[in-house]
Amino acid sequence: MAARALLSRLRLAPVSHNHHHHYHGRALSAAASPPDDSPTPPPPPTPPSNSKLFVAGLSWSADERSLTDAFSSFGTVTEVRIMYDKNSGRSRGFGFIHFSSEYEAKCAKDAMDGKVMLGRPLRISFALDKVRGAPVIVPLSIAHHSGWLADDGVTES
DNA sequence: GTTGAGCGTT
Repeated sequence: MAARALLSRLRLAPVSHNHHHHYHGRALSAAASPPDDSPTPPPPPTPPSNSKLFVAGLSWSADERSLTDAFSSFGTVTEVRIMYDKNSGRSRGFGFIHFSSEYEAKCAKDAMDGKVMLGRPLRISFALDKVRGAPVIVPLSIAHHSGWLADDGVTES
């Protein structure tokens, strides 16, 4: 429908519209990277944490054993971590599950997300790339594709 | 002994 109008609008939105001609001070070969011939570099279709799952809504009595046993049916769980409180030592109600493959993680998420475990509904989502001292960087296209970003300024369909 | 949205360590 309005795909044509959206396309033309996208074309009217250059990536670098600033007048800053700072090229990093380094001589970049034009052959390796075309200046303005490429429309836009294809963003890698890789969501944050492909094989890492963030599981919330866990029961207070849930442990890594029950989680692993519940998610091992969908794939190979390479790592499972539940966040416990340093003071009381009780579980915070959320944890992380590492799968051996992205397919297994997605399958487990799609299969166990919203399901009830130990009397509590599980909330499963793809874990963010949490690195020490490093902020979380999520591509905009991926954020939109995942539905995390609301339509703020960008019209849907 | 309690609580219930969320994003962790090596």
